[in-house]
Amino acid sequence: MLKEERHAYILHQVNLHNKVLSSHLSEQIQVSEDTIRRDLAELAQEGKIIKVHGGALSNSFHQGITSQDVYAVKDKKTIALKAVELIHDGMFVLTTGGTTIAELARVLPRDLQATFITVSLPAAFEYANHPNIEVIVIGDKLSKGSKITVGGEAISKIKMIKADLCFLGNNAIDVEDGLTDNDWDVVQVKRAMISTAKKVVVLTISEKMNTSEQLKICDVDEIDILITELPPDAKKLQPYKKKGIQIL
Amino acid sequence: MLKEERHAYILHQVNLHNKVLSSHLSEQIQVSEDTIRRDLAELAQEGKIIKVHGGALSNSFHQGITSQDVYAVKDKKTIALKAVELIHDGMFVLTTGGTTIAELARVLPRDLQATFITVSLPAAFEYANHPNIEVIVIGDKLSKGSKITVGGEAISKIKMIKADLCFLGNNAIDVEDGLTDNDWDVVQVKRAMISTAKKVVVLTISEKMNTSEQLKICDVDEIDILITELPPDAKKLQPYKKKGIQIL
DNA sequence: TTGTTTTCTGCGTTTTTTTGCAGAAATTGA
DNA sequence: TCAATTTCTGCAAAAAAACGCAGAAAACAA
Repeated sequence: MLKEERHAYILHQVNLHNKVLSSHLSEQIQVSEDTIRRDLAELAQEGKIIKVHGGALSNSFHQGITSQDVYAVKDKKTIALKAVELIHDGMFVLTTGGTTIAELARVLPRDLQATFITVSLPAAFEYANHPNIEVIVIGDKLSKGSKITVGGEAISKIKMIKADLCFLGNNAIDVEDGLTDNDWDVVQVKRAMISTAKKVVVLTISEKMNTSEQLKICDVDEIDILITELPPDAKKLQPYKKKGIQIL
Repeated sequence: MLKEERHAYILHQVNLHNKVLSSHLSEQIQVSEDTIRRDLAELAQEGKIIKVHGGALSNSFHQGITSQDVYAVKDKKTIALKAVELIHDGMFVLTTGGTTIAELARVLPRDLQATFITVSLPAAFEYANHPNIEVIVIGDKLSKGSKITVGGEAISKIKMIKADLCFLGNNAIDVEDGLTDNDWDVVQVKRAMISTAKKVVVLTISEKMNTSEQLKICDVDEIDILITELPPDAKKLQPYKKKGIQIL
């Protein structure tokens, strides 16, 4: 097989599978690994692939890591914009922390007048940038990892609040396993929030759907509204709709 | 699985769940924990994640509030180092916010075990970096400008605490006018702190001495200890010494 | 076609990278 | 404090890459 042919073949394989192994290619094309390495080196030189120890990766791979973040931000903004619709003047809103919630804080209309209650310090910071909303911080012992206040005092304070809405930025959700998380303190707080809010809204990027963590927060049927970046009729969301959850 | 693939996978997991465990990843990717640790170390080196004992955290969350270009850092560090001497194991310490206090948080000995109580969110963040101290956040309505919680709830909570020490990072101090400030909410909080603490310690750079603001917090004779970057026998400090204040 | 030159390919050897392991050191949580 | 985990360190084996070289193949010119 000619060099150019090999190059074409390799490029095709890389774009198809996002990854090739030198050893594998050597076997497929029946040339020495040395030759394959030289081919990969050339293609990498031309910027058509990314050479790594053991083989090569598609370009989209490495770019994807950085732009992935951007994608996620875009998705989170989409989610935040949907969530904002639920908030009206005068409401009391309970929220957790997390990046999705941070995005929500940023897209709040400037003329919105509402009260946001949170145990998350980062979230409080975000809300503090808004001119008109009132921010209530629930105090107690500070959990260092998650930067939220935790403890009996915090829990009982949360339960004293009759919130109109409760926004949960979540870690993992699954139709069977329900809402789950990996931090004990966070779980306690979320449980308290769910128990006291009139409406429980879960914000999640679709990627986190159908995944589970170790600690259970609640079953899916305790959720009132589910917001993802997907359109409400997306296939992935139907199992949740069947459970009676409103999808936005 | 290639190293770069693992890195991409790990990064993805971290950004997705804000937290990963070495043991968990090792199981998922089917490589030894050693390899995972090396991967995490590399990613941390590149600044893509934050490595912690047992796994790694997303850095998107933790970056932020700290170390802006602070005015007179050197002086503030000098002050902080003097202040640290006053804190001993088991103490309950009330603190306000401000950059001097932030500096104090950074120079706390790693083995110090004490409880820090604050209404300042930025201060709470700083204290949260310390492994052994307990941080109690006093909750209430968040004052947006100063990022401290204010209100009757906060005041009464402060008064319920019998603190050993109270550190006041201050705006203005004058022998005649006493301790003054320009933020109504801050004044309320500081008054409460002074009234409940066994010892009141004022931290100030000498530049702020002999200046006054509109709102009075207390007279100088309510202050127990004054700490500045100057040596205790500095001329500027003598009027305060005469009032019976201990100078460090 | 033939001879010369250039490029390509495979092989053996050396070097580098990667990975797992064992034991010591450290961190953590009770 | 102690016990359990987790991490670090040096090390060794395996895999992959780099390097030089020689023969094969291709390109080119006469």
